[in-house]
Parts: sequence; structure tokens; C-alpha cells
Amino acid sequence: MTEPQAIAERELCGLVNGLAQQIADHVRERAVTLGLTAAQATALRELTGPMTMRELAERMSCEPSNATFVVDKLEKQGLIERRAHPTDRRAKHLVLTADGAALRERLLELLTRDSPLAGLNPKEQRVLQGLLEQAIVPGAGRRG
Amino acid sequence: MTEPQAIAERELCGLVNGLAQQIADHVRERAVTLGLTAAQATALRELTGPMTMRELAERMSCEPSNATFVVDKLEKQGLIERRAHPTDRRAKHLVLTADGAALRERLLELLTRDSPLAGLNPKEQRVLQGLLEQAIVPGAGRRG
DNA sequence: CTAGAAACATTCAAGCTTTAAATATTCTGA
DNA sequence: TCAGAATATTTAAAGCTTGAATGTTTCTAG
Repeated sequence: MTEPQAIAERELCGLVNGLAQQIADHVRERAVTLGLTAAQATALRELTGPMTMRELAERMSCEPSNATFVVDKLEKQGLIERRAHPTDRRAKHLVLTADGAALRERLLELLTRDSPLAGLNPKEQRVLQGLLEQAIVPGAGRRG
Repeated sequence: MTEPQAIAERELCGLVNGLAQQIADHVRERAVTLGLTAAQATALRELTGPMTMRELAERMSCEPSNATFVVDKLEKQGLIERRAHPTDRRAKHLVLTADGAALRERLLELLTRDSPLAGLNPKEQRVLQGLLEQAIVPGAGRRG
């Protein structure tokens, strides 16, 4: 016999997942407009400036090996360059090309034109943000 | 120049994604205990009773073709049966085997033992649920 | 200084997910 | 009735993601 509280929590997990999917679909729809996949668009969006592979992976919430995969694609399209890191020879320095920077601008414009969170007003969004920050256990992101 | 509101929304999307990942990791950890992958465990969990492929896919928040893939695995393990649908010859009727039902019980027990939402008390969870329900656009789940 | 631990990036294998296309069945309207 | 639209499922191809090595470079304790 499952308790009501457990059922409510499971339903809540489903809602979190559903909203995450809605957000992902929002990105995907706009990405294909620019000839990008969702993963590529996410990488481009997160590349706010020169950064290392690991840093990009963290911003994308994925494994470094996955970032390698995605950056490979973007590099082949001439949107990103892998340069030597100024101070750490282990690391790469990811830099947008002129084409990449231009496409990123168009992408950001598309992504901010309308929001996947349009159902919530700014006040509600702040409440949601507070709850999410509280729900996310810092150390437990992965293999913690 | 990007507006503060847009930046806040993007950060909020990141938090939603982060919590979804935390929930997924929670499922994955317990799934491997039973020799299941995360996707298989999700399918088993959502199979609350006999249902069609499409219905399962919707409960799993994935494409029907993906449900086919996952159900294939569960069927090979003897946990699920694909039967003829009583009234619609296009559809399949998914039914748990005795083994499948038993494993599902163990899975549910593991999943409810501790929650991936332990950071929130019941009252906060209700607030979160209300916000998520409001944020999720019914028709826009996919290609809407 | 130096050996071992740690960190950065990559490769590979395995599994997950989506898209598009194909088949079979049901529904709808003339 | 019957043609066309819509629905349920599956297949194949492409792409995504992870986890376990591997090689290189840096850090750290002694």
C-alpha cells in the first residue's frame, strides 16, 4: 500500500520532468530553424565567452565526453575554434568564430523572443526559482 | 543587450533541468540495483495497469518509437507481454508478467524509500506542484 | 626535486532518444 | 460504401549521453 505522500511526490517528479521537456522542446524548435541540433544550440548558448571544455560541460549539465562530441560538430561547421589554453596546457580554450558569434546572436534572439515559461509571471517565476534552488541538493548532482 | 528578465528565465530553465537530472539520477541509482536501466525502470514504474504503447510513451514523456525500444528490452526479460488490444487491432495491450509485477513492487518500494525532493516539505511541494502545473502548457507538450 | 595524486581532454562501447518513413487499422464524411 | 484522413505501432538512421579507459599536464606532499 503506497502512501498518499509518496504518490504526490511521484506526480511532482513527473511534472518537473514534463517542464524540463517543454523547455528542451522550445530550444529544439528554434535550433532547427538555424540548422542546429538541440545539443549544439545549448552549447552555443552557453558559450558566453572563451572557456574550457569542462566549463562548457558544466554549463550544459553534461559529461565532458559529451561536450567533446558536441564541440566536434560545431568545430566542423566552423562555428567554434579549439585553441591552446593561455595558462594550462592540458586544457583547450573554446572561442567562437565570426560565423559562430553571428549565429549565436541570432539564436539568442530567437530564444528570448518568447519564453517556455510564459505561463508564469515574474513573481511566480521568482517563487519557483526559490523552490528549485532549495530542492536541488548541491553535492548530489552526480556521483556525489 | 539582453534584458534582466530574459537572463532570469534562462537561469530558471537551468534549475528546472538540474532538478530533472537529480530526479533521473535518483531513479537510475535504484534501477541498477534491480538490474534495470533508468529507462526500463521508468517504464515499469509508469505501467500502473494494462495500457497501450502510446499511453505508456505519454506517461514516460517520450516518443512512441522510444517506448517500442524500451518495451522490447522488458519483453526480452520476461517482465512485460504485448497482447492484442481488446477493441483496437492497431494497438497493443501491455501487461506485466508475474515476474514483472513482482519486480515493479520492489522498484516502487526502493523509489519511495527516500525522495529526490527531500529538500522540500509537503507544503512547499504543493506550492511547487501548483506552479509547475501552471507553467506546463497542455497542448505544447510536443509538436503542438 | 620527485613520485604519486589529481585534473583536462579525448576515445570507445553501449545504451537512450528522436525523426522520418512504412505498415496496418480505424475513423470520417460524401 | 468508399476514399482519404487520422491513429497505433514499428523500423532504420542519425544523433545524444554516459561511463570506463587512456594520455597528457599540473598540482602537492615529502
